[in-house]
Amino acid sequence: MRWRGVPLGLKLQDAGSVDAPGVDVHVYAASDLDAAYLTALSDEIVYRYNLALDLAPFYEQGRGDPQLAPAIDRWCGMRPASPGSLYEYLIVAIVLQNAVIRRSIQMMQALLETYGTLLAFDGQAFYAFWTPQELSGVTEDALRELKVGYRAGSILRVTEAFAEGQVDEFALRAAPRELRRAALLDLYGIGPASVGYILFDVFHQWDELNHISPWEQRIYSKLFFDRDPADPVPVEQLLQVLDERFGVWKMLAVHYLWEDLFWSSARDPIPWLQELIRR
DNA sequence: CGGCAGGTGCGGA
DNA sequence: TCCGCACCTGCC
Repeated sequence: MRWRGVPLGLKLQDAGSVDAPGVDVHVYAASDLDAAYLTALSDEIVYRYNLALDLAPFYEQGRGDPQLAPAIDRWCGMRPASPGSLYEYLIVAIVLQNAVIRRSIQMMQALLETYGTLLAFDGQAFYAFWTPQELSGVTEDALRELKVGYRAGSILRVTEAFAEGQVDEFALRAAPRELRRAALLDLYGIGPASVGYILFDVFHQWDELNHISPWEQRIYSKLFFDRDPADPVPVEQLLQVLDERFGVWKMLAVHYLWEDLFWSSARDPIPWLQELIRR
């Protein structure tokens, strides 16, 4: 993780129980970090991993739903986490667009190997992201050599916006929802699908579900209506039903059910799901 | 080897 | 506001 420009190695360890949860964080850095820095870092980790999120009201409502209740039991305590910064998530979102997972990973690997910082700590080695300043000024052709294709333009324009200080992640956290949405949509290469993921994952809007892409439509049609993925339920109908059923928690509810389904299939493959997930 | 993928911007209706 | 289309690249 980078925090305030400093590349850090983090090691998070379980240090509690379900009833009395706790996390130990070991911080590795090239130079000494003062107390104020560590306090701010701790606050940021709590934010990014949603460690202070009170799930009780969600569970209270969700236990009344016959499909959601068993998922809540299996995943009690689970909260979404987005370990990276807004800028880092935007880069990942761009790399995910119009590509299968395997190719997204390949593009991300090439970008990190070229522009990231390899950090070795605790017997491990991971890449930290580059800063917007470090990548601004790189030519589009140089990025295209990494086989990111037309995404090079989006990566550069988003990078320039951050390098020039046009986007303030912390100001956006405090901004009104519609202003936040508009600021994200203003970024070149960032459209409704990416914004939906970002408002949920990065800005923790648990009711953010306004866009369902075709691949999600097929999965939700089967998951919620047991409908043949080849003949999916219209997006408008899906949005309406999920809103009525899960209200202000609707995207968190979908997240719980999606994780439950995905990991169930990881242990014991679910044929229809395997077919719908491209690798 | 054509078609399409965990989208988006753009031009035209 | 909506719709069709092009777009890098890799893989089925």
